[in-house]
Parts: sequence; C-alpha cells; structure tokens
Amino acid sequence: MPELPEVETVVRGLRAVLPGRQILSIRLGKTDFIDEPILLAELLPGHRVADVSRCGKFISIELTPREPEPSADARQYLVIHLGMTGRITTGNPSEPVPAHTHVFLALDDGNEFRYTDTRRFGQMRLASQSWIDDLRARWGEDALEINAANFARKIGSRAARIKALLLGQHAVSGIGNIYADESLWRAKIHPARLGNRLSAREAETLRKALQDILKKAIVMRGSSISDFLDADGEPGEYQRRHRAYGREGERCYRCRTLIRRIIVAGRSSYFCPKCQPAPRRRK
DNA sequence: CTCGATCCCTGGACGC
DNA sequence: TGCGTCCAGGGATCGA
Repeated sequence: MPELPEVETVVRGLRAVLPGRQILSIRLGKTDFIDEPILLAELLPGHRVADVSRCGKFISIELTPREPEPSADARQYLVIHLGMTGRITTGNPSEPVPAHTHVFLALDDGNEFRYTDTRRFGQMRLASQSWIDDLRARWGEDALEINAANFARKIGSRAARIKALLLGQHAVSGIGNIYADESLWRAKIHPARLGNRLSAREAETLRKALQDILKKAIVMRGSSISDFLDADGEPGEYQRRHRAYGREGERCYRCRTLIRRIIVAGRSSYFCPKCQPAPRRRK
C-alpha cells in the first residue's frame, strides 16, 4: 500500500538511475490500467528521461521534449500511480520476471524498467504539463509541505470525519490508511472527529505528527506490509514503528489500553479508545 | 456537502 | 484437498 513515504522511496531510487536514459522500446502485457495504451506505446520510445518527481502519491517522470520544438500540449510526462500493489524495478533484463509484470521499457544503458501490479489498481498515462497542473490544482497540498495556516483552513472548513479528510487527498495529499492512523494516534485524535470541530491546537498537533511521521518513514524507506518493495527490491522498515495500524487487540504504547479497530470512511481504522476519545454524538 | 455502497482486481488467510 | 468467504484499501462514481 504505497503512500507518500513509499512513493518517495521509489522516486529517490528512480532518480538515481533514470535521468539521462533513453527509452529504446516498450513491451506491454495487460493494459487496462493504462490510459491510451496504444498512444503510449507509440510515443514513449525515443524519449529521454529528464527527471523524476513525486506529486502526492503520483510519480511523474519528465521526458525531454522531442526535437525540433514541442507543441504547447506535448505529452511530456509519464505519470504513474502505484495503486495498492504497483511496483517499479530497474535492472538487468535477464532477471526473472515476477508475475503480473505488465510494462517493460528497454533503456539505453542495457537495463530494463518494469512495472508490476498484481491487482492493477495503479494507473499509467502520458500527460501534458497542463494535466499535471490540473492534478495539483484539484488535489490538496503535499502533506510534507503544507503549512500550519493552510492545513488549519483545509481541515477546519470541512464537516467530514478527519479520517475521511486525510484519506481524500483533496484537503492534503499523500496520506493513506497507515499514516492516517499513525498520525491520529500520535496526535490523540479519534478518527471519527469532524474536521471543523478540531481545535486549532489539535489541528496543528496533527499536522506536526503527520509531517514528523512521514519524514521518519521516508528515512526508513517506507512501510513494508503486504508486498511493498523499493526500486532495489528492498523492503522498508517503518512497519516496526507502527503504533496503531494493524495492532488490534494489542496494548497502546502510551496507556496499555487495547487498540481497537473500527470502520471509518469505509476503511479499517486502528486507534486507542482511551488516548483518542470518541466524539460526542450529536444529531 | 457528506455519506455509504459498489466496482475495479488478485492473493492470502481462515473455517469447514 | 478444496471450496467459499472475507479482507487488504486507492480511487472513481452514484444515489441517498
């Protein structure tokens, strides 16, 4: 379940090997997760990678414009979302191909870029600069970068549950189920509290918890639960630091109360019923 | 505006 | 062994 730290880990791995490389050829397996796969297969070969960056949970691979001059709407980015089970590797093409590998890019250094996605909840598309701009406009600021005033405004103006707001990507982007639960536990906020009923102090505590946890998780190369592996095929280590997520029936690290699991916003939500008191029910 | 339900897809865990 | 059921949970969409 790649969230911001896992995507950032993948991006850092790719940034070390992809810039400057030319894509020589492409081979596709199943394509139902690709937007306009025929066009993508036609346009990608010949392009060179300029840079790799992250936008929320999206990976954007910037391509060097083709000669002579790019049109205003040139498709200059290969945009990838890993969904639930997406994985990217680069390496020797002679290495065994994992099941559910659906995109192969031959690179000019002899390596092969592979995209593997068991459940195909991921996405891949060629995008223009304006598509990227629309994405940034439609979605909230990056969870790592948003400042106190903007976070307070985005959260405080909504009557939705805080867990739903964190997962929704519109208030703030990059957070998924694991880091939502971890940051709410750290900030002692119940997942079903409403955004506009958090105090300014609680909102800021939550923002700090979120950013601190995300930064530490990036240092530890993300959380490997289920099958997340970075671009080198290495698992992350942050799952050892989980304090709430996946700990139903185990004791809270702060108060020894048993961690509970409830469904909020349609997702499993792990929390400490003592540290994170439930909101008062009101009609 | 916010909600839950449903769908996309596969594999692993578990009960019988 | 094998089968059925549930769960994982990112995101779009639709109706209440």
